[in-house]
Parts: sequence; C-alpha cells; structure tokens
Amino acid sequence: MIRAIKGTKDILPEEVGAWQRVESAARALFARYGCREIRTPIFEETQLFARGIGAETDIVSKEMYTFADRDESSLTLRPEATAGIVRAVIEHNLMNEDPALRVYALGPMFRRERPQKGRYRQFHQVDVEIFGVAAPSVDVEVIQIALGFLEAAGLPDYELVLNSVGDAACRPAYVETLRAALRANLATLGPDSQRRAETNPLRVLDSKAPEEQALIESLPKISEHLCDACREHFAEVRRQLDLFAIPYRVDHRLVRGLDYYTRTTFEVTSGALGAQNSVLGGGRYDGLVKDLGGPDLTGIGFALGLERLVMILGAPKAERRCDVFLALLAPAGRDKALLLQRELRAAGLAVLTDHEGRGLKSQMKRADKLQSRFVALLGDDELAKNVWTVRDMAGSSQETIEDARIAAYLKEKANG
RNA sequence: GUGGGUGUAGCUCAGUCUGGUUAGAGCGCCAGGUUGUGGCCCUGGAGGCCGCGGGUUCGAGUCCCGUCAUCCACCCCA
Repeated sequence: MIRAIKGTKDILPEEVGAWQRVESAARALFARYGCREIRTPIFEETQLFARGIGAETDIVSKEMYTFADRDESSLTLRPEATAGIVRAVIEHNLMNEDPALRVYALGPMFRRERPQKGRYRQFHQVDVEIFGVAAPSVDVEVIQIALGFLEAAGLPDYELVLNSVGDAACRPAYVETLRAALRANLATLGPDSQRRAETNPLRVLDSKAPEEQALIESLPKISEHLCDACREHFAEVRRQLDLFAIPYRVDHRLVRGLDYYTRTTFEVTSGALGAQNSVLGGGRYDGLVKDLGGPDLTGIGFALGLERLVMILGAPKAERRCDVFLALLAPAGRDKALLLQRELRAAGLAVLTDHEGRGLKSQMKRADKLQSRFVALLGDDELAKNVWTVRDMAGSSQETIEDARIAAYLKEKANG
C-alpha cells in the first residue's frame, strides 16, 4: 500500500472545517490591520534561505528539503515564509509603492525533521510581516495582531514571552561576553553546548539540559548589555504592552532559531502540545532586507503553526451537509426528483438523493446522518396525486405540497 | 541523527506475560424488527495473510531475531 510520506498528513473532510474557520478568522483579522495577502512560490533558490536564515542554523544546515533541478541549480522547499516574502518585496520593489507595507501569507512549509506531536515535515503557517516601520509601536501592533488572532481562533489560554536580542550595534559585543563566560565554564556544559559556545553562544541559553540550568541562570543577560537605542526601544515596547494591559513575561533566554532577528523577539506558548509548546513565534528583523540585496528596510513579523493551533482547538462538531434530502420510493418519479434537485441546487441549496433504490428507512437514516433539515418524499401515493410529502426533520412534522409549489416552498423554508 | 513505546476489523482497542479448537468487543457500515418514515432500543450480516520476513516448536496473533511503519521524547522548532 502506498502511504503518505513520513511527516506528512492528510487533512480529511471531517477536519477541514476547523482549518477553514481558522483561516477565515486570520484573513478577517489581518484585513482590519491593513494587511494584504501575498502568495510566493513554495520553492526558491537554496541561496535565499542560506543567506536569509543563516547558514549555521539547524534549519539550513540539516533540515531543508534541497534538490538539484535539471539544470543543476539548487532548489529548496521553503522552510519558513519570511525569506521568500522579503525576496518578493525586493524583486517587485513593493516598498516604493507602499513604504509601510503590510502583508500576510498562508501555506505549507517543509522541514526534514523527525516528526512528533505537533511537528510535521510539511506543516502550515500563517505569516504576517510589516516592512518599513522602525517605531516600537509597530512591534506592539504586530503582537496585538498575533494575540488577536489567537483569541479569534478561540485558543483558551496562552502565554506571551518577550525578549530583546539587540542589534548590530550591541549584540556582537554581548555574544563575545557570553562566549567568554561560557569558555570559563566549559566543564559544566554538555557536548552540544560546548560546540554552541563557539558557533552560536546565544543558543546555549535555551538549552534544556538540567545540569546546565544553574550556569545558564548565572550567565550575563542580554538585557544588561543592550545599547541605548535597543534599551529604549525595548522599554517602549514594554510600556505600550502595559498601556494595553497585555500580559507578558520577559524571558532573557528567549533566543529564536533564525539568525536574522534583531531587537524584539516574542513567542506564544500553550500547554496541551507536549514538548512542542510553541504555537507562534516572531520578531523584528531590521537587517534582513538589506542582507538579501534590498534597501535598508526594517521588518517585523510572526509565524504561527496551524497544525498546532488546530490540534489545541480540538475537533469541532459535525456540520450540516444537506438542506433537503429527496427520498425517492417510486422509480417512476426519478426524473421528477432529479429535476427538482437541479432546480434547488441552482437556488443555492445543498440537495442530495439516493441513487440506489434503497428502502425509505435507509434513506431517512441517510438524511439524518447528513443532518438534512428537510426530506422531500416522492412515492407512488404522491406521484398519483401530483404532490410531495415534506418532512421537517427537527420538528418531525410533515406537510403535503403540490408539485407546482414544491420548489418555491423548499427554497423559502430552507433559506429561512 | 539518538532513545523508548506501539503495530490485531474502516476507527478505538482486548487477547500476547502463562504458545493449543472456527481471533473478539465497542463505534461505524449494510439489512431486518414498521405494506412508505430518521434519532433511542433489539436482532442479524459484511468486513481480519493478527505490519512484513525469517527462526524455535508437533503447533505461533502469542516466544526469538531482523525489518518497516507509527507515536512520544531528545536535538531543534511553528
């Protein structure tokens, strides 16, 4: 038997409703914040991600779906959305037309990781990006979009975690300070962290190794090494969050996995996801557009994992799949039934009928399962009198309706 | 890439430790109980190379080895 690829998953009709609700909630909310949708290809030149995300990150070094095209150019299925969007912004000079560009995107991403709870190799993200606004108030606005979306989707409880990772002016010095502190304590670090101490010291901060926790707490904190501009920016972000009474927790160990983040980084976590407790992550990336060959344009955004969100929200109740079920008992009435079906469908009603000559009881059960509001019954008696019997399934009441009125009757009842 | 759990009906799972007639349950599906009426209830039916391959044995769903799949965790992340 041919099965779905490891780490991929069919979204079956039963669960698609939950996805559509979340997606339409996203579109409606983002529109209120002036964001327009952008759709970029799901594969790009490998170089885009290597340069954008950072060659030393785990994503680029070991988790990308990279393959050679027929002309030997290296292509990669996008592991995240931001790089492709930035590429499109630069390529089409979107910032010239709109210096405060707001976009959102929605679609599949690919990372070749070991699957586990809430983590797939093809997963879906909702993504919001705002370009060209450096003011801290836009950081808070983006956070409001993120939290507003979680509320609209119906996520019961979550926690906003916040940090600042500095910028090109102050982070390099901090990284060196941190590296020095780590070198002085190499003995207490595990092999992974020893390696990171050299390659990417920030990543040591979110190590979960129990024996490293005491040391990590004692390491210099980035909040104490921010430059004036970053410190003021972060203070203003926090002040505005307080202004809006948005609860948050500052975690100086929150360093995100992508190299391009500057200043504000944030994450939203929720229980019920096991170890994969992060449902949303984002931050500012003021150097990325320039790094990718564009103008010196600031950016900030977030990405949200739909699988994880849908999983937390749980299974929705079954939906009505039929307004009118046509129960046919007399083969001679088939043409009449099919013509009525066509007319009602043209009027916008969901209509189904039995094609296999099943018994009435069987057809009624089917109508019930589809949660049909009405059953229009056509048997020998009705055929002889040129009428239909219409049953209201919820009220268990029936009426006799003449042929001439049946279509109009059902259209009005089912729409009302 | 590393570690652990689990693979039996469409789905969720008993049965495996202590090997032995035709492998079970609930849900779902189909039909009947009502000459033409759903939900609740009752009855019946269909549907299983017990993941796959090898081994031990008179005999394997059950024990052993391998393999694949899947889940959870680590790493990392949405």
